[in-house]
Amino acid sequence: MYDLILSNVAKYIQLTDKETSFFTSLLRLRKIRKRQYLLQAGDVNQFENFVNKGCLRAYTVDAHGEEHIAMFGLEGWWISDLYSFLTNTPATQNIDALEDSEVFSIERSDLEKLYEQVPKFNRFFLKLLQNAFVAHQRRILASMSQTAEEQYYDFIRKYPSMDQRVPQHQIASYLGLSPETISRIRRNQAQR
Amino acid sequence: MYDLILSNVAKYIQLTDKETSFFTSLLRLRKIRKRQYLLQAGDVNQFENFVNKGCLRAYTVDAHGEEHIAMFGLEGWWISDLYSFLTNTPATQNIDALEDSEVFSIERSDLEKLYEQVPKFNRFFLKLLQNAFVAHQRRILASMSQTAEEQYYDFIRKYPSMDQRVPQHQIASYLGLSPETISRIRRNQAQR
DNA sequence: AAAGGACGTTGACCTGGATCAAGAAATTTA
DNA sequence: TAAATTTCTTGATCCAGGTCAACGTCCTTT
Repeated sequence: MYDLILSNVAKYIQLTDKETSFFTSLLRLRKIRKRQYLLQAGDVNQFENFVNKGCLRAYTVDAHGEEHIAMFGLEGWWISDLYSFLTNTPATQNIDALEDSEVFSIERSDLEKLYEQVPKFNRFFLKLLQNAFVAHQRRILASMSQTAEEQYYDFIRKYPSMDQRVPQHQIASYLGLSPETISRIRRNQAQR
Repeated sequence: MYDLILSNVAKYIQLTDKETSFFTSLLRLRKIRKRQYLLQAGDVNQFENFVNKGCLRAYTVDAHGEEHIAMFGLEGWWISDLYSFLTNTPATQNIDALEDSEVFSIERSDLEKLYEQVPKFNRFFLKLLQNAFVAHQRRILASMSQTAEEQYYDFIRKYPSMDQRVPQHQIASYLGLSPETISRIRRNQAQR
């Protein structure tokens, strides 16, 4: 049951058996049906969530009612509205499931206990965040220097499975492109 | 001399006198003249740098020779090519000074010593990174949902001093806009 | 199996911001 | 203070990708 999350943790820190069972005791398994919200904008994000199964997305809705995907969460990834979580303020992002999914959630106060009792978890979340930070910086630079086509192919090269699993217009929304543009990119590629 | 950096650290963690002096013993002050490189793409980024004075920028050069600014570093900010620093691989970013500047640098191996001897520094750098991550996520969502004009005014509202200190085309490069566009935005505002 | 949503495609058209080019103004350097 | 360089402005033109609208197909749900 805890295989995936424990191997995720083990990438960066080693836990004793006791630490492991303390950690898992803080986890709450939640099943999220397709289209169901894990978090709604306006609510405070109380959890760090590890995707154990399925696929979710975190997105904002802009002034014109358009959705923009901040991040996807596939199994093995962590997903939350970090700002809301850290500052205990209402979330600006929504998180919902693109497939029937399972997440392990840790509550804020429990995470603080974890940091206290097993300080190496500071290092673990630091590592996670370093990766996420670098990925986001690349995403910014990519959007400034690449065409729509380059961005799309880089995306499916980087996350080949996403292409099968999520509707094309969700990928468009992640990349900041219109669904029609993705469709035309694929048409052009096909005819080569 | 260490006022600014110590108050930066004190935002998130409390240090004893001993810890403080250990920390400062790891810092190396470097003076960087305007236009001088702190890091060149291709070299490995060996330092975390705290800007004590002045202003720097981290930028990439894309396939067409265009520069794109990943981040600015004003006094009180940390700046580095984090991916290069963490993985000990050649940097993709250049960092240079937009004004005569001073930075405190910590070498990678010294930072690891610091983490070991004063573990709360894990928490400190975690906090820094959390802020940076949130800022970057917002920057991505802003670039997807806002017009050039909105992005520009949000930028100068957020960093009013930058507008005075750095050439307009550097701000354009940060926002992913052309210098001409910024110029026209300002002209339109002026005539109102 | 029918009906109603999602989802993807295509064409026609539009537009925000890029690009190009030239010059003016400001700043730096000699 | 003159020359060189960098920065900013302006106009003309272009184009990548957005928008709008219509339709086809697939997938759910009943």
